[in-house]
Amino acid sequence: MAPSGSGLTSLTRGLGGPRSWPGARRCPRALLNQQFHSPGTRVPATTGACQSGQLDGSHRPDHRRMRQSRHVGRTLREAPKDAQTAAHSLMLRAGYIQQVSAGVYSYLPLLHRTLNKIANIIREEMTRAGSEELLMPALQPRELWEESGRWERYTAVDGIMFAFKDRRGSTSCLGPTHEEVVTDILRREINSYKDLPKCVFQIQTKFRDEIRPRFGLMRAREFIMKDAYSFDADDAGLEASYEAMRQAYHRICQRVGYKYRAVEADSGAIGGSGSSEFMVLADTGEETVLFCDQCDYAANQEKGESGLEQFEQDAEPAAMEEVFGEGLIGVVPLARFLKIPVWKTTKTMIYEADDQTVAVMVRGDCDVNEIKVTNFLGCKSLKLATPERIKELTGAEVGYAGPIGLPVEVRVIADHGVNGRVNFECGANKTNYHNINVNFGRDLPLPEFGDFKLAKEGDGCPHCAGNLQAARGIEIGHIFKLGTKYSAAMNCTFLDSNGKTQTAVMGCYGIGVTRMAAAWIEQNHDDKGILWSPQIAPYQVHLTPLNLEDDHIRAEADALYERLQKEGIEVLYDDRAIRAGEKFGDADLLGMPIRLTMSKRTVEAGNVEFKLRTEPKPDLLPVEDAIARIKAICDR
RNA sequence: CGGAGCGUAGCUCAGCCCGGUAGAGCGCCAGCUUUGGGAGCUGGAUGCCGCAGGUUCAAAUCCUGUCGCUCCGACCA
Repeated sequence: MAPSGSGLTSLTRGLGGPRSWPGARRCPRALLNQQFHSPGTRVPATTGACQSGQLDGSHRPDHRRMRQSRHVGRTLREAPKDAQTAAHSLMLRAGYIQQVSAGVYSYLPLLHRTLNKIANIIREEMTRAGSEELLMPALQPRELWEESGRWERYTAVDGIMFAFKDRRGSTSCLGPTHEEVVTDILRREINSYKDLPKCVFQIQTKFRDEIRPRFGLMRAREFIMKDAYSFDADDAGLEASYEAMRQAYHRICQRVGYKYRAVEADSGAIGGSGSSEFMVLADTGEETVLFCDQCDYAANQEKGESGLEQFEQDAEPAAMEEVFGEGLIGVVPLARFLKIPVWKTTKTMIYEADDQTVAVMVRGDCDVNEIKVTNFLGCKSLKLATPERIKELTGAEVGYAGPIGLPVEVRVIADHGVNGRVNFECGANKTNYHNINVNFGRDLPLPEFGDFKLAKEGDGCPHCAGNLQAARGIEIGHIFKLGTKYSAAMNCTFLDSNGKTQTAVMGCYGIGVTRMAAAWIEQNHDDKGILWSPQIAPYQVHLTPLNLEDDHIRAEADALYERLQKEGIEVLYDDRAIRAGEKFGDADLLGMPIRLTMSKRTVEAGNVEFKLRTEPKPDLLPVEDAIARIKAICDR
């Protein structure tokens, strides 16, 4: 359940302000999301020490403070050139991360605090939802993965898993996920239906040998995630467990404060019967989210369904005709040349699916959704045929493939959208030629129909009369109904009330801790730096006194520093004797939600300057008032 | 996996074509001045020019190999 990649990557670059989502105001689900806050979900003002590389929740009062003169994580005025996105660049500039190798980062102290806070929110919500924390090994034996049948796929086929031999010659891997280990644990634990349900989670470092690590923590080879696994006696139990986790994920997203959406998703390599992704909305997101402008429907584009505009058809079939049109590749020029609407054209894409060749037809105004095709065929790999192979199969250059006259071994499947048309166009399998006035039944047999098109913005909603809108999203969480895929393969069974052996029904629930931090920054920054929310900021208050060469002011600042800690407020104290510009520049970059400034001016007036990171201007307040405001903000 | 680019000071980069004792800005150190949004002046430190071979009187520069990092990638039919 690592937030997995898709091929849909198109990034807008550069720094930008926080983005709002155009559809949010009108979307009932967005309102629901916002209203989901419940009382009693206060974030503890604590962070934990790190043990064995994991984020734990131990509470250390002395972790409420830091003098910046002693802090590790210097800021950089210029961004290292490798940074491609705002979050990556800002994390490097702010001294939150350092790259160790491709896709591998050290989490420096300030980020470590944020990761702990995110982990604690997750921990609390998992516990609230009835899940129990444990910790499984990152180092796992090959045998378990062979038992589930995933070894080959994860190593040789996809190569996503780090695997190696130890000194005795046995093969191990670094876990990208933990279905195997957890199923092994639970199959020793469960004997009876009375032992169910069970749900466990862990917060742990995971490893994926990404083809292309990118964007800092967004797509790293080593990262921290929370994964949970539920075991139930039957499908109804799974539904309940899944629903509890879904609610917990909503609470996590709301407590952190994201603008986000939960969407229907493809289950991908993990398998299973249903899944939802939690998407943080940001223009630089790698995923495309489709959502209805009238109802609650929302889906990842990978999974999304849609209706197409229907047009009036010709009354009578006309005679099929082969038309010469030189170099007409692309449906728009083709339609213009043939003087037909684009919806009458047909794209026929030739794929190699494992060892069979498949032609996929979609209406000319649509594209193929390769994930839908892969799922339909049940194949492991799906690749567009090479130009040479297309020539061999169709006898034509790329661009003129059509369903008529293909070799018999080519399996033809077609999106529903190509059906129901009278007198449509398709390629003639002859360079520079297209067939027009083609009709199913008469000119060619009916192909296998299915949903194979890529849903897109502007298409009709599959559930109501609304239209789909699109937004970019960062997948931070993905929850799955696994069913019995792993429990059956690994013999995780129990006796039901009739004494009959049954297989446990599983769900798995992942959320990326390090990615959540990156996604937050991607969604919440300006041209000066990060804008943390009080819930996950490394410190709630950044104390930035000026004129520290003045002993009186230093004493006042030290006193305020102590006072804030006594009040239970986390404070980063910039006790460095640097100039105002540098001090404020660093404060903006680091992004603590509240800045407190003392100087000659404020001390003489008995005030302190209180500034929210999100507001341009500060307020001058008596210290007591400032403390009250801080508490009000942080306790909210 | 395929293609391309880049490894020179802590950071950003110039120098490489056309071989001849290593450069700039920022940062760092010292002193003076300055002191509410990255200040000024003066002086100073800092480099296995990724690594290994080769060519040459001489290599950051040319050649070969290697390691690392980054970017791009199936004419959407």
